Amino acid sequence: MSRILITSAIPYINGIKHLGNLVGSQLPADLYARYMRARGNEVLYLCATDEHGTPAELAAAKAGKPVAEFCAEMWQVQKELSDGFRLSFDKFGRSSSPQNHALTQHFAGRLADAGLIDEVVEKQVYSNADGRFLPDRYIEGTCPNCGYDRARGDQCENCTKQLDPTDLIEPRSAISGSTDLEERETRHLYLKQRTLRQELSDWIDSKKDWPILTTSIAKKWLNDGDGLQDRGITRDLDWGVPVKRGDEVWPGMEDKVFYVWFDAPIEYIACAKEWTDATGRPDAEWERWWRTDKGADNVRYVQFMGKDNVPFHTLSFPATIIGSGEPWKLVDYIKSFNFLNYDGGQFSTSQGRGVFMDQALEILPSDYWRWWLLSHAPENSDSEFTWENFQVSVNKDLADVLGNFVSRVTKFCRSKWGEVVPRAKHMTLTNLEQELFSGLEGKLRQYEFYMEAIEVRKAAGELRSIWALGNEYLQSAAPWTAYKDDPDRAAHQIRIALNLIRVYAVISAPFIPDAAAKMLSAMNTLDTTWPGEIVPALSALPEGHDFAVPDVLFRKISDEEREEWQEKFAGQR
RNA sequence: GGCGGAGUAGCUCAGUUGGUUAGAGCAGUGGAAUCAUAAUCCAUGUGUCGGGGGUUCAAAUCCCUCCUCCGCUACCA
Repeated sequence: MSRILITSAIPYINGIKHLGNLVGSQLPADLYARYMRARGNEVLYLCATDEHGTPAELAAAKAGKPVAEFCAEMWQVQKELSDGFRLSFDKFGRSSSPQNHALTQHFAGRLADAGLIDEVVEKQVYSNADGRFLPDRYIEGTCPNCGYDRARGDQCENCTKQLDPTDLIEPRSAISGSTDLEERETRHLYLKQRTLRQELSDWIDSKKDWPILTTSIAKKWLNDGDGLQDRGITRDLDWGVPVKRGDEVWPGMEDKVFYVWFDAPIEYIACAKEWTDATGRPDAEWERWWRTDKGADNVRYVQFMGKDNVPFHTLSFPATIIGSGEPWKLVDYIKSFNFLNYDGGQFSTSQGRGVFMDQALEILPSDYWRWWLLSHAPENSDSEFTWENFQVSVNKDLADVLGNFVSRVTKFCRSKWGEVVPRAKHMTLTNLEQELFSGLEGKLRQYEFYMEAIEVRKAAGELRSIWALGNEYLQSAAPWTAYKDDPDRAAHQIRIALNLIRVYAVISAPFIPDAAAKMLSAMNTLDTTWPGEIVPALSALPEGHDFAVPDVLFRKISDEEREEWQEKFAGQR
């Protein structure tokens, strides 16, 4: 048994996430957490909302609410959707929590003590009408290069040229449209990542088993141009973690907050303390997951995220941890994902394109989505959601192969022997059973291998082929034929098939937890023992054990529904 | 522009320490079965492996070059 700490990239508070966000971190993290728990490991799976930054303030203003209230409401919405998708967080925290405030300030103090913080006075664009400093991206104007009139201060979307806000012709605020802009001096803290560059580089180089997607992005930032740059970790905003040096006031920084990307990953740690605080447990309980001097030295820490998050998890957050000089747990493995596209384009939160978590649950139960998303997870390249593919995948894999297997076995049994595992004289195993057992053995071990390696698509494929084994066995054993002249043989076959249902429930639960629970309930058992040895696993439900024929496990998606949804989700939400 | 990823069957995708006739699922075609959600099982692939060039006994795989799509590019998060 091992101890495994799992975090998924914390979703931004600003609005409801789409399926691409879901499959890029939380869903595969949940799959891994459920699998590792099922194998008897001790797991702590943490997630939270990422609440700070300019977009949150603007979204709150747009909603006409104080930002704290807006975030609290959105946290609740996201919590309910997470529950709806059966994401099994041990704690779903908030980056705005008091625990994170304290820990973020603590880290900043430690970094300052270690000489890793610079104070820099710089000029930034201030909007008098908006009463705030504007990030480059929130300044619009005419591109000096191509004349596009909606170029942003960081880059022109039209000609892709990189810009400074001062390059723009007739700059204006993207928030209010005001042209009453000026440059003001402002003082900010910078984390001296350059000083830590060699240490970070050595650390990344030591990670031989990380996906290329992960290490190549990290190395690019480490080595590109002048190498890793120092990074500003404070902002002139109202909503955020107030800048403090530990518990102390930071002179000159009184009205500022930490940059969202500084405090967000620290929430991974603070979230663990939120968890113990909320459940009335002592600090030692969370520290044994995060402090290598307090028990976390034997923890394996795995992070899940989309590829856009990689630099912050491979460089800035490790820089914070290493720079603190304290024995915090560093990540052991990073699983990063590409993007999921929607029907020929991108999912887009800002444009409302694609299917969002709330809409998905309105039309179908979470298992349908979990199965499709996980079995098509964008692991090696961007992948594509189409309604046709979704329909086929759900109907074929879930309804026809798995659902129908459960249905045909339980109903056949009921019609011949009633809802009870049939009794049969002792039978010697035929070639059919031997083939089933050895096939099952091989595929199960392969499934475990893929799950442990977090090869999500391959694991899904293996699981599907394990489901198919049941149908293959039934088809060749043909108990409906055997029943006519050798009822004991048929009973024996059905006993194996009924036991297969329990095995399928146990091994499928990480992918489709609700259906798995229904299957266990129908088989009237609480036995979730993982199938190690095949023969005992297929004897768990003894002769004479009662069960109940379940309702249809998965209904099919009709062509009409598919067309209706395709139409419904084509435009903006 | 720079960096990274991708381009393989009608569709969604596997497949590189270079190695027999390039694979899976789905779709299609043929057959078997009739327990089951008209669900299952078996058989079935003439694919310029994005284009071109090169190295090699041998290239989807290595090298060069070109084309297309996507992401990142440090003040969005």
